[in-house]
Parts: sequence; C-alpha cells; structure tokens
Amino acid sequence: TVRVRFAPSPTGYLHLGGARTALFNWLFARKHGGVFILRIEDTDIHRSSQAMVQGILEGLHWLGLDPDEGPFLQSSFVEQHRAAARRLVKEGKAYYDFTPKEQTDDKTVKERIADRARAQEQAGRESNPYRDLPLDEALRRVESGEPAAIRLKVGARGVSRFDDLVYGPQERDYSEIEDLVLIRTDGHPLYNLGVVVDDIEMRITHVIRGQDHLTNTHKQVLLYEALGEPVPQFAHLPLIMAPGREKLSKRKHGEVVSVTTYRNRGFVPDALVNFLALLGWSPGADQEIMSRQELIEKFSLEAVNKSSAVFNFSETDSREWTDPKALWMNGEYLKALPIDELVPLVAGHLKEAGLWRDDYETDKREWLAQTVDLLRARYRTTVDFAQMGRPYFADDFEYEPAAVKKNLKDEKLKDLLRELADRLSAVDDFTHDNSEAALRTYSEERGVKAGLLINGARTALTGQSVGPSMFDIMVTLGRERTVERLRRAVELVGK
RNA sequence: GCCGCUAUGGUGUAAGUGGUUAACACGCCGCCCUCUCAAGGCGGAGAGUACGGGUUCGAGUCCCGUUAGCGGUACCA
Repeated sequence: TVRVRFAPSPTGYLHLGGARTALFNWLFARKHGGVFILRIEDTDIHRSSQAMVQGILEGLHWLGLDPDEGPFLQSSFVEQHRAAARRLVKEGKAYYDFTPKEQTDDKTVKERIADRARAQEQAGRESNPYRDLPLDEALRRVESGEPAAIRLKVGARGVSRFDDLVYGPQERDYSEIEDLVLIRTDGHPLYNLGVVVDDIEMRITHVIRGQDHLTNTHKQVLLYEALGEPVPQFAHLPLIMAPGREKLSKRKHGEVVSVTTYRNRGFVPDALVNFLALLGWSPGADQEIMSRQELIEKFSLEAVNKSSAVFNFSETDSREWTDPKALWMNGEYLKALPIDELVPLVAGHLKEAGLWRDDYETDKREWLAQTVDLLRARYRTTVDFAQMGRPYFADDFEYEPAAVKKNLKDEKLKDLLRELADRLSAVDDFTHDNSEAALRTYSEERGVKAGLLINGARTALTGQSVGPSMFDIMVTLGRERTVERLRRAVELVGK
C-alpha cells in the first residue's frame, strides 16, 4: 500500500511551496488509498521550536491536509540514525574520519564550495586517508575519545541510477559524489542519513518532494543500497518561483509566501488548494475549477510538469497582493459556495472588524445570509465583506472622495435627496419594486433622469460608486437607514 | 569552477506515437448592460513555441550546440 510523507523543516510557518508539496503527497495518497504521513525534520535544533511545528500543523489543518500519521519529530530518531551509521562502519560501508573539522571563514557557502572545488581540481582529488584505516584501529581511536565523523564509502567507479516519476531516468557518476558525512564529529546525524533511515522505518513507498533534492537523491540511493533496503520511488516537483523567476522566500517577499496570510486575508481553503494544484500540474483538459474529489480523481505524478512555475504577484499594487488568478479563483469559490458555508467564513471577519451583532445568529440570521448573498458576486475574498462591505454592516463608514465627486456633484441633489428621503419614508411595504416605483415616480415629477438619483443614492447610502443594484441596497439597509443616510448625505453634495 | 534540471503570449497551462492559420484560463483593452461597478454578457490585442544549426516531404514535438534561469556541489536541510 502507498505510504507517502511530507517532511518540512520547521522554519516557522507553512509556505506555499511546502503547501503544494504537502498537497501533491496528499492527493497521491488519497488517489491510491494510501497513507499520508507528516514528519518534521527538526534535526537542526537551532532553527526549530515547538511554535514552528505548531505553525505547520495549523497551516495543513486549515488547508484540509491533516496527516493520517504523525506528526513525527525527526529529532526523536537520532539514536536509530547513529545505530545505522555504526552498522555501516562495522560492515565496512562507512568509515570514521579523523580529519579535524574545517574552520568556517566569513565567505558565503557558495564561495567556499567553489573554492574547494577549484583547489581539488588543481591538486587532483585524493582519497581520504582514513577511508581504509583498519576497523579495529579506528574503533580504538574512537573509544579513546578521539573525535571523528562518519562518512559513507562511495564506490571508486560506477554510476548511480534511479527513475524519477516526474523527471525520468537520472544518472550520476560516482566520481561526482563525495564520501558524504553521515554523522558529524559532534555525533549529530546529518540530513541525508536521517531521511533515509526514517523513510525506511516508516516504510515510505513514494518520496514526493521539491526538485531541489533531485541531484542529492543519488546519495540517498547509495545509502539505501548500503543499508540493504529497497529504494522507494522518487517524484520531484518543479519549484515555485517569484516574479522574475527568482527564488520565492519569506525574507525577500514577505507574507505572500505564508499560508497563514491566505487564511487571514479571506481565502477559502478549497480555492487555495485548487490554485496550488494547478501550479506545476494540469489535468490535461480545459477544466480548472475542480473540487477536492475531482482533483483526487484526476491527479497523477506523470502529469506533473518539469519546469518551474512563476507565482505571479505584485509588491506594489495592493489589489494584486497575490497571484491574480488565485484571487479570481477565490472569487469563483465565493460565488459557488452554498450560502450556509459562506456565512460562517464571513462571520469570522465581521467579528474581527467589530461588525458582528449577536442577533445575526437569531432574528437577523436570514438578513445576514441575504446580504452576504447580495454582495458575494463582486467580492474576491471573505475579508472584502468586512472592508468594502462595511457600509452594509455598520453606520460609520467612509465616503470615498472619488465616489462623492462623481455621483454627488450636482447641486440639485441637495433638494432631490432630501425629498427622495421624504418620499421613501412614506413607502409602507419597503420592497425592491416599491422603492423603485417611488424613486422613478419622483424623478419623473421633477423631470430629472432616474440615473442621477440612483447613482447619487448609491453613494449616499454606501459611500461608494459601485455595488449591487440600487434597490437591492435599499431593501438590505431597510427603510429607516435608507432615509436617514439620504438625509445625512445632503451635506456632502457638491463636495 | 564542476554536475544536473528546465525553456510555448505578461502569468498558469494545452497541443496521444512529428502532420492543416499553436488551444484554454487569469490578467489587459474595447463594446454592451442606459442603475453604477472591481459584477455579468460579447469581442479584441498579445506567442510562431529562448537562440542557432541539423534530421525529415513536414518539428513546439527528435538530435547537436549556444544562451539564460534555477537547483546541487556543506561536518545546512
């Protein structure tokens, strides 16, 4: 049976790349009736904390990607890692390296690697002197307390091969693979050892992860072979880049990369999942809006793309704070969601903005549902209801200067709005049709275009120049508030 | 430096085993809806498939080279 895992390092929050990796693992597991495991790679102790683990858990939960097993902490398996390394030494497949640990200088990692490579090329790469030290001598030195790292013995000649489910056949000559360190001098197990031992222990069948691990996979294949264990299937996923095809990072790009942001800014989890699924994968047809169930049915690793995808957002235009297509898609979900599912999502934001009233759960429950339904066609996130939608839920709201200038410019509106308010206050059954009839009758009597009154009223009632049909707005606000706001707006005319 | 991966409009993608004027979505622009719009309807612009060779009757699709981007190369993960 299929067993997959998502193995993030706990860097504080779930980022989009991680979320996409988790999603593809989850989809694959669900599709094949398999098991989705969460393992936190927290071996780098300085960079890990419980709070960070919590952040990842919350992100996954919000997305609806709860693990079937776990979370497991890699740090709790270090003894197994050490035991595996010692076993390899005993079997002659790894060795103790007594070379003193190199001093780190102030150069960047990249520079140091390049320097070392160039130096090696000039001097010719010589074999590690400790590689063939007799085992009993090595053990004696270790027992006497001499510090040593453990390295894997990589064959002198040969080629490592594996078949990636996304990138196809991969090969790498042994000469390009150094004897990798398994255990540091201080006894700390390193990443490549840890993943392999844990994946064996958890009986992982398919390793689905970012393409940044592609070339290092050869090292892991070597480890599986040394440990005498079957090699799992590998599937590497194309990376998600920032605009300009640069690396997407929290440091540079801020909170757009954090899943939490999408929750706070009014995304529907399913919409983000749907969008993420399409980053690097396509069902091959024109359909883009897909339910979770459809995603599961259509998903396959073979259809995953090889080229990295650009996550397209603007750092200057706040309307496009994230990928416009993601925003569009969220809008589609807003429109399609059953109103009973949408209202609770909106309620959260209304509460946050201090716009919540207790009777929204009792007497005004139906009114709330209707209002949300009225507004959702033109909103893209659920926070829009509390922000752009404020005039519908509160009496204190801003009049947009541009709207006032556009719709309340005509001095005639001073009288018109006042009298319109009077007329409307006399309408007993304040329905869409009745309020419209009252307004149109009045505009005819006064010989002005209905549009002047309608547009003026829209701005008078909402402070905005755009919104739903004017008479729907009136009905939603009710007669009293409509009349009151029309009168209040008289003083804005001409401003 | 070395090794690897990738390359279709601004972005995400499509185009079974090479075969008519490269398709869809987002975004953009325009028109319509005379009650607005960031909503809806309709339409349009935008790539000849990174570049250069080659194979072929025919190449986005196969081969070679170049370039660019990204990744790896670590006693980081």
